[in-house]
Amino acid sequence: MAANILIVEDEESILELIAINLHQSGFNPMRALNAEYADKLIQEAIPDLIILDWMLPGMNGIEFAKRLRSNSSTKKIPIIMLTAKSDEENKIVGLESGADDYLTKPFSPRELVARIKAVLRRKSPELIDDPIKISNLHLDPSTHRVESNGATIKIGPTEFKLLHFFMKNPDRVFSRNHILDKVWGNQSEIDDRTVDVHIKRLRDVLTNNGHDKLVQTVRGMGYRFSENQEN
Amino acid sequence: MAANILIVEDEESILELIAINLHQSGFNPMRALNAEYADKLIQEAIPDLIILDWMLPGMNGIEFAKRLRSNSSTKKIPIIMLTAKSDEENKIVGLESGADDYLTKPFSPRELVARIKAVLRRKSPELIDDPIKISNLHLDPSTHRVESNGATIKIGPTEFKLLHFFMKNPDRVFSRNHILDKVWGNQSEIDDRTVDVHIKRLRDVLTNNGHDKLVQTVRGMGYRFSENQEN
DNA sequence: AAAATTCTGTCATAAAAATGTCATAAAAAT
DNA sequence: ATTTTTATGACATTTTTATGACAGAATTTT
Repeated sequence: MAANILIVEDEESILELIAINLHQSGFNPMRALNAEYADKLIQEAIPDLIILDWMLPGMNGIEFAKRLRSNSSTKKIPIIMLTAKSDEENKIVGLESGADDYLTKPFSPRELVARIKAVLRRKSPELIDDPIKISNLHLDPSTHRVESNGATIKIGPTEFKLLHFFMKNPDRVFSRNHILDKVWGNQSEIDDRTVDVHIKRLRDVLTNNGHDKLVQTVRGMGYRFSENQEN
Repeated sequence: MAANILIVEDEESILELIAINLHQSGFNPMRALNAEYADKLIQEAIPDLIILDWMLPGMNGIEFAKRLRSNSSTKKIPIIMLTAKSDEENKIVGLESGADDYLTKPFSPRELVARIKAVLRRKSPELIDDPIKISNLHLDPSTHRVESNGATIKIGPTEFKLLHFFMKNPDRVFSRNHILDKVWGNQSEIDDRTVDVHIKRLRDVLTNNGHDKLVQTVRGMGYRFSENQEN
């Protein structure tokens, strides 16, 4: 399940930049422009991780982090601090105040996503996409690689996503529209039948590597990924 | 089929957070920021479950729940209450006012999804595609597979739907028109007698897998699926 | 920046599977 | 024995899926 991540950042354009990047990386961003609003949100729903700007209007990030740590229902939420100051001292203060990681502005969104994954892996491994192995096929989301036995399989971007989706949900049947939604992203105006073509491409790739019949057609329904007998 | 779930929550970020999490869990979220709009949505289409914030602007959640309970067309919709107040008293009032479950803020979206599934399983099992097992026959809607003992049975789309319908309603007699309605969908202009043919096809499939006499003819009435003796 | 390569989505056509109807046989009821 | 209802096999048609080709987009290499 996708992790819900609260971003607390007073600079709206940065907030949005982060949110969009997180969304593209498969997270659910929640936005707060200040500590008060963040508080309000947290009182209603508990995020899986918080990205916290060091400098906030009103209450600064450190203070906010301390408050979170002192409340039993928020104590365990991992925090990643963002700061403009790069000196070591602040870093130490930040980490002491309870942050799990610390990122200096300007940072690359890629780096942030990597840090988030690292923290989540440590704190809530169930929220992270671990490597999956089914029937000699080994898919590793973090390296974006698929192996059959030891050999790396060459596979296109869409086919990778498709395979990843299937391997995360083996044996279940999905309609073309469901697949479009999950693999292409919802508001895609792509034709149903395009799925067929990519299924074909994925099948070709797998067949060339000795994996027949993993992707199965369920007539009138959609497709299924399964190492079990067809039908 | 994906359950339609109406979320009534005045805090927009939270509403959206819940909606996204429900969507990712395969539900169909309907959004309402207040009781009035919720009313409007309910009049257009009855949801399968309602998530209701205790505190709403204008009319509070309890009141709204009571209203739903007093109207015959909405009486049976399961309700899950969200509340900021954690004391027992409110919980009791909430449950007495007709809520089926109760979640205290701050809640984790994952917990909410789990509760929804639990309530649906209790109140509208037909919305949850659980596997059905009757007399060695095992039908799993999510994988779209039918097994007899461990062996997968090859079965066509219409026969699958027919079998699914029968297994969901064992031991009851259905007229051909009733079956047409439920399996083919209502506005079908298909001949009554076509049902006979598909019954035959289903019987063939089952017989080939050692299941005699599960589909029984009730002369002048229609058909019945039962593991008990005929007549 | 240009060229080369890879990737995408769509379409047309082929191939496969499923469907509904009908005629006739079989069974049950009267 | 006759009538009514159901079972069954055949089959033409329709529906659904597979596949190859292609042009434009996107990405990588040069």
